[in-house]
Amino acid sequence: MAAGTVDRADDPSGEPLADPARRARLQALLLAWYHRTARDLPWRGDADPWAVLVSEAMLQQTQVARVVPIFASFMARWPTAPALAAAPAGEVVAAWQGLGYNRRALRLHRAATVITSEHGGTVPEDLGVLQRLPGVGAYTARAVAAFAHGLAVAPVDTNVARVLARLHGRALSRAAAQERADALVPDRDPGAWGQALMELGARVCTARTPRCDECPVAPMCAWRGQGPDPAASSAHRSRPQARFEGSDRQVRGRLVQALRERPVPGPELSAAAGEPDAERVRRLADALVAEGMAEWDADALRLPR
DNA sequence: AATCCGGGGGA
DNA sequence: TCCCCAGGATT
Repeated sequence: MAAGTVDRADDPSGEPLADPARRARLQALLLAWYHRTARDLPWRGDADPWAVLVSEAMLQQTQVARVVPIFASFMARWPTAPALAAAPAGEVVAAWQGLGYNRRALRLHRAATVITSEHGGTVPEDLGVLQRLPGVGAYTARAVAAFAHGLAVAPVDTNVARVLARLHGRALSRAAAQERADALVPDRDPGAWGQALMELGARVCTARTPRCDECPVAPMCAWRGQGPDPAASSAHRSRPQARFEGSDRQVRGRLVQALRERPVPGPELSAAAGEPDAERVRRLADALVAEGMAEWDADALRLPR
């Protein structure tokens, strides 16, 4: 080592993991912890690309515990993209019950249609092609590429962004987080690495009450729970939402839930949605129709065929 | 950059 | 109650 070379461990530039040796140590520590303690989730391991895509669509803004049982029944019913593409969109929306964000069901159905008609029924490997699928953004495209196809890319979700900000001890923009994540991807089993980072964020390096005393990579962490949380001012953090009680989202949700059970005649929509303002219900019903979430059948609203 | 989109669980 | 959740699309 040349005289005067800075010790990257104390590099004030904010790149504490730029040193290859430190990077390798971080990878070794985290992967060892992951292989020792990982939850056995149905889409991990040798899951096929379609299963990975389905799981990632379901996991968008939705906790693992809620996805697991629905994922199982969904995959049993539609084991391939062509199988899902052949189903009526309304049945997919019905099967989405319990997950929320029902538009994801429509988008997944549309993605299955594209995969079937344009990609021979096989989930694409190319990042750009993946990201062009409905409902597939920067995160999901990389998740599928890494987890299903073994590509050396780094999916950055809310967990990974938080972990990286804390490891580096500084707030990270969206682009900066992706850059740091890319720089850390190991050549061997990049999928496991991505899973390990998310697992750490989900179980140890949590948003609210991080368990730094149990963290396998605490020795490599610039933050360690001391002082202001660098993740708090980073991109990817959850945004405050409008109040749900009384919102359009709530009424929409009730409307779609009612349609899962049966078509609802127009005059009964208000009662079915538990919303006395009939004009409001009509507006929301029309919006559902406009985006393909429902259809008018004579005088009744129903899920699309 | 802000909003919209669901709904449930944890602190 | 408030906050968070393996985000993406639209405006």
